[in-house]
Amino acid sequence: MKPKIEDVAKVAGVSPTTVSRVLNNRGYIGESTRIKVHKAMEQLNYYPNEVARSLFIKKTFLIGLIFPTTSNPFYGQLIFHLENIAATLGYKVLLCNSQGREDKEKNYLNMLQRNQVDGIIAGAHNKGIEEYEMPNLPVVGVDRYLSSKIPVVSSDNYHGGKLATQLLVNKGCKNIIHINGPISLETPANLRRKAYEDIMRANQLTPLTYEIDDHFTIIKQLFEENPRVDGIFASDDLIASQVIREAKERNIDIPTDLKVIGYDGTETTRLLLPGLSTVQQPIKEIAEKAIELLVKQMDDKDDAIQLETIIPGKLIEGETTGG
Amino acid sequence: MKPKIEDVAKVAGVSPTTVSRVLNNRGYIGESTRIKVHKAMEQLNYYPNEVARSLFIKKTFLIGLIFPTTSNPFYGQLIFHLENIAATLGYKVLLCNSQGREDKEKNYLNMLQRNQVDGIIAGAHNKGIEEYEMPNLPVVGVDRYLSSKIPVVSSDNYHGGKLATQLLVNKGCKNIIHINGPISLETPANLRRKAYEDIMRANQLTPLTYEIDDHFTIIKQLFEENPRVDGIFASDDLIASQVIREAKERNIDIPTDLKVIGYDGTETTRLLLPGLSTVQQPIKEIAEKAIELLVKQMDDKDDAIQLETIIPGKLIEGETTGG
DNA sequence: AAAAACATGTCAACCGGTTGACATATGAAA
DNA sequence: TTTCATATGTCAACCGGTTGACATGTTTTT
Repeated sequence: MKPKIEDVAKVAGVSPTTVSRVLNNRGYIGESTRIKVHKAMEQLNYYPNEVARSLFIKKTFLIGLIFPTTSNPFYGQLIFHLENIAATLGYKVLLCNSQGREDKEKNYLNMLQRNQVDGIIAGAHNKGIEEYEMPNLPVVGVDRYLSSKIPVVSSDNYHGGKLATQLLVNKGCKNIIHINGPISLETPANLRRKAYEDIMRANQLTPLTYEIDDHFTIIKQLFEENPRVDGIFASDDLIASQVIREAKERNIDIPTDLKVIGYDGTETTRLLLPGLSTVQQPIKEIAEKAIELLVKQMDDKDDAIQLETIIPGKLIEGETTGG
Repeated sequence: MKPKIEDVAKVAGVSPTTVSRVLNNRGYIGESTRIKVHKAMEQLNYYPNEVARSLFIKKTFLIGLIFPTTSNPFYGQLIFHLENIAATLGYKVLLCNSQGREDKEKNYLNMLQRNQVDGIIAGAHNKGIEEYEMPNLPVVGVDRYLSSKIPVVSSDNYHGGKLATQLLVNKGCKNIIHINGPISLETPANLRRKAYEDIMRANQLTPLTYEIDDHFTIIKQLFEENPRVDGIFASDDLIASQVIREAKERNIDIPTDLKVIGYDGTETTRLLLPGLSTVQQPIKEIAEKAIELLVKQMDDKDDAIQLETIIPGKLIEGETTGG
């Protein structure tokens, strides 16, 4: 059996209370006893049972993360940072891959509450999950509006969309098409589209948006339907990459005949497609802010918190827009 | 305050024991009471406290995952599958990004034990962490030898290395160079190199291996030192991508003058670099096997378990080796 | 010499659920 | 009619650590 405080006490020749005092640095403890206790813990290979501790102090130092999938480089990188920052603050992270499925998301939400997490950071959201409105449980959304009361952190999507579209316009593109993720989501990322449309109109150009499907077949369709397209602003780098692929197959030269810009600029895409123009999201900063907002909610419950935090991204010009 | 069993009991007009019985489906419960109890739980928004439950049943249904970083597409995808499969079995996942740092890894190991995880799956390992030898705590390694007693799951790295090297040989390459990850790690992935060397020698060719550094500067050096290189087998796709980039900069045509093959074949690399030849790892199968082995250890403690599981990968021929 | 600070111990309640023992009551089967 | 399966209640111990109250020393300070 795993040793408990009582066993440590016996070996150290002190009382359980004293061991607990050493563990928590409370009250008076003599240096020699402290050493005795630590020796006993080492000898027994004792690890304090955090489950018992959590039960009593009513705090688990657990944060639930709900995102579509770590497989996606953007979420993978975001989650990496979230976990990292959480760890420096003494928090642990329960990972949930919702895969964009509402049923999974609800189950995870339920599970996290049963496991008494201290807070939740979510970037997965299927419209109309009112379950996020949980009294007494701090929640922060990342790039997703979860409810009117839940703070959201996101990059400056409007500005990013503007940067991307404007770049294509500046490069002389006339038939610029935007490819969106599923627009059913209530996400600030929709502002990228809004910006695209605004910039287009401001330049007397006609906006045209395609919504991506699971298997990127929409891209073929786009080329069929718009043979004169000369600029594509994809709402993420993976889509941009598929555009490039399709263009290659059609012998459309990038950037001469077609200019492409993506969105996200994750480490992975930077490594794998260094030539891709993109709008890089401030992933680390988003993570920092999200944790900060969550911890703030946990600490001073009813303090007013910023409902929307927007962090600027960065335009990266690559070969796909003509260098 | 959060409602507890007692509160539910009061609202439902039954005893706490009855509520617990409903919750756990134990003993005799009448249909009408079951309904009453469920209604009360719903009304109160009651979530059973898993922390209290875990304490008593001495099982948390938590699995610790220690990997370098979710930011890397391989680990991101692996972790996605691990979490997914774990979830279907009722297990939750505590995520740890060790970043290849020994100190972090040790801290995580410590943390996971304090949090009473039921098992650990680790793919991060700095040589000489004997801490993995934990009595009574099931551990499974993924692509890393953790200790002589801990089961490892990996793809068939020797076979993969052979496939990759043989392909380059078959395509007529004479000066084939291998680029490795840090070889200090005790990983089955080293077998890729072994296979490379064996195949080279079997074809009367001289093997030459470079070890990658953090910033890929070694790749420039490789080209400087070996102007006649005509084939490169990179031990992962990210490295392969850097090779391609460097080749482009030097106006070396791929695949005419240089053929390149990577390793991993993650979803992300398949999307971003569809043309890259690679050896695709059976990531999902690795995850499945790892969980299976872990759960087996948890269930029948002292049952003998397979110490090494090797799952075959798949060669994907792309344009970078000449189609 | 008295007061204050230091050091440790004993004891019990508590966190929220689980479980076994035991009691009681009802309706159905033998 | 007796027995048994069903249905629910009461009670208390337990999981492992925390904490406050209180007691009893020993040192330091004043």
